[in-house]
Amino acid sequence: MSDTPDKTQDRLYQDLARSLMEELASGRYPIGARLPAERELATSYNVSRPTVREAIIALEVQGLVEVKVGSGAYVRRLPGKEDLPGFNITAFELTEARLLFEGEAAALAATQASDEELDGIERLVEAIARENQQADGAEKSDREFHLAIARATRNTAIYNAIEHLWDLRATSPEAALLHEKARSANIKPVVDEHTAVLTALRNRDPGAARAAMRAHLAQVIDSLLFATEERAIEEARRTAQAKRARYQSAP
Amino acid sequence: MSDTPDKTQDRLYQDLARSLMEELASGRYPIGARLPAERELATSYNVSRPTVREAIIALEVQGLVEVKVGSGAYVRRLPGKEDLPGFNITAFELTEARLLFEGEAAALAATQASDEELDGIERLVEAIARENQQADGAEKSDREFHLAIARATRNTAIYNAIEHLWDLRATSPEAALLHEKARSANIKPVVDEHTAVLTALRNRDPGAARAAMRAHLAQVIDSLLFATEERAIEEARRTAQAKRARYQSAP
DNA sequence: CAAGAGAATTGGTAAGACCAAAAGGAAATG
DNA sequence: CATTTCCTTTTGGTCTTACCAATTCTCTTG
Repeated sequence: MSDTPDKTQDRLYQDLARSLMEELASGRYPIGARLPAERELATSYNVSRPTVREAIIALEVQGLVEVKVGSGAYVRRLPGKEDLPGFNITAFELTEARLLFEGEAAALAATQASDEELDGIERLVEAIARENQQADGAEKSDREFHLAIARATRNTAIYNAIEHLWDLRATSPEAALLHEKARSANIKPVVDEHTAVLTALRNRDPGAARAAMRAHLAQVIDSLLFATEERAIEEARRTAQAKRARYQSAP
Repeated sequence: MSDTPDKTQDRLYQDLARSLMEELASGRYPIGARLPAERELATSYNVSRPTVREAIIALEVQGLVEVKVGSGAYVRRLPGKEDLPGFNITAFELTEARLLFEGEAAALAATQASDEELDGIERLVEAIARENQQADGAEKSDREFHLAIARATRNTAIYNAIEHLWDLRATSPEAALLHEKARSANIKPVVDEHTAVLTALRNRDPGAARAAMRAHLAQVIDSLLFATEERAIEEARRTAQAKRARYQSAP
């Protein structure tokens, strides 16, 4: 098992899609411009037309281009670095963002959530407690708990953004690993923190909900720091002594 | 010109992709399950294999499935309603989310931004003032202003999320239209609001930065409300009298 | 029973063909 | 001369066939 256990290779269309995205990023094709015809791209890139079609569809699904039948593919927006493969975010950045955003979401949810939604959240808190006892580390209910609160804001944009942050964790192997390690080292407290959030929601107290959610995620950041130290020490043991001091001093 | 001026039709692969997503949502293929082979899907859906490939690539780009060469396509995650086409977010939801998130981002930026970044933000405020005088309604600098603040948080996840919210506006024709209308009706105030945010940032005052940004976006929401009423009246004039009262009473 | 070689399955890509929509220009028309 | 109409060209949409490569299955073999 390497760092990336099951990397799926091949996929020629991905190479072409990446090349085209770089062309877009270079400014060669500004917004509104038309890309060369599929047949032209096929010959210039030495691939078949189906491959070109696949690449363009990849861009289309990401909202980068718009294909008009009989006319061509037109640039819709320019790619940012988050569109490029290998885009990773630190677990700390992710959790800091969640601290801010989910704190506000909890505050809003305190004023918007229905009693039924609060009941559902309470069941999720219980589910989290059960999962923690099993110790096989399922964080599914944890995710659902946070997303249920986001949903209770009745604001699709907020829910969408917070769900996006959770998904980002999965795209970053490092972040996922760190979270897993943090979870195994620190289990009990999260139950109390979750119930604190729920209580604030039931009391319809936005400020308390925000504070409880922030406290919870601040605790997560702490455990991430702890796990980072652990990981650093592990690596230091495994590698040369020279690296040891450096990793231990890193927060 | 109808409500959707340039709807691109056809695209058989999209129909198939949607069908497959519905299959995933139905639970028929749980996470980790393998989809039928491309050739099987082609025959069962009465399409060609290239079309099946295109549909699967659409799912792959969205992170719904993972394709393993020589093995098959495996379910990676289940689709939510935000994955389905026709997913639109209200301009109000969008701005409410921005009010909460960008408020926090401004507060964080007040403690993190470098002097150079603040200078850059100041230049953007000036650019916004210039664009407003031209009255041809370019909101490019406005976007840059908000994104510069998000970037000043030094947190990629926060920047990414806020940029995502801005991009969502483009995907929703209704939201874009409403914003355009709101802009044309209400120009002057935004300059003062932007300078207020900048001043708070320069003073390194997180609370003031949050408050200024929230005030600014609250103002945007107000102008959206105003524009909504305008639009309602316009439509009412254009359509039958019977509809008139109904639209006018809608907030 | 285990290990290895071969066959079957599956995705990856190419090439060619034909259809339908769109765009551009030429000809007919007012 | 301007406008409209129609036809040709371009372009994307889809299908079919074919072959290659990676994987998986199966059956033989020691």
